[in-house]
Amino acid sequence: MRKAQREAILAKLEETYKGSKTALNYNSPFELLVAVILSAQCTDERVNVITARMFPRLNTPEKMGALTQEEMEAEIRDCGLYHAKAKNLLGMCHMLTQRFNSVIPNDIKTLMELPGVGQKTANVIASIIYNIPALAVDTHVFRVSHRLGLAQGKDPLATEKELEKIIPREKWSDAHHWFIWHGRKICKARKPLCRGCVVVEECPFKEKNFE
DNA sequence: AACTCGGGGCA
DNA sequence: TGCCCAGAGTT
Repeated sequence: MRKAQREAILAKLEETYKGSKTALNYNSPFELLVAVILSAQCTDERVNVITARMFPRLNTPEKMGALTQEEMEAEIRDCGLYHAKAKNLLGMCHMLTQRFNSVIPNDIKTLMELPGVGQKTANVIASIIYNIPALAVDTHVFRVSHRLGLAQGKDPLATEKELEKIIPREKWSDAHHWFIWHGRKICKARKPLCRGCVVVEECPFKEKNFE
């Protein structure tokens, strides 16, 4: 694929995302960390409902870490996977207070030592909070970038490296939002809405899905 | 590499 | 109703 065509696709995805309002709500690094963990297998709208109810009371590792497992589960019950998420959140709060003086670690390797924080979450946190260049490749980023012919790598890590070559470094932390938004709303796994897609002209995948 | 967790969203 | 999902931990 030619460079000009790649840039055209990326510019359109960026422009489209800027018009949307689907980001997680948070007021601190800790709140973002909690919100991203809750967002696994759950919509951002649902996470925002939970956090809006919870953060006014529980916005620090100390306060949240004082909850029992049962209380923590009650707070987040309607986001799915709540048993494991509650356990991980409490473990994370305890580790933050005991080992990190309640400061969110500022490198990816250390972030991943926190319970419930894997590669994707660590990349998101590091890039948003600390502006550390990292492009989190989740299922949406992977699917969309491959369909558009922007990447061919077999696994998320290979795809991350490919995308980092064709996207300006200062945009890495934003770029995963472009793909995620596009992947959720338009380029869906099952039935992509090619009719409403801004890059359908450039797309090699392009399904006949025009109603 | 495959399996599991789990309520919500959507057809 | 049934199928899938902004993932991580375990085996």
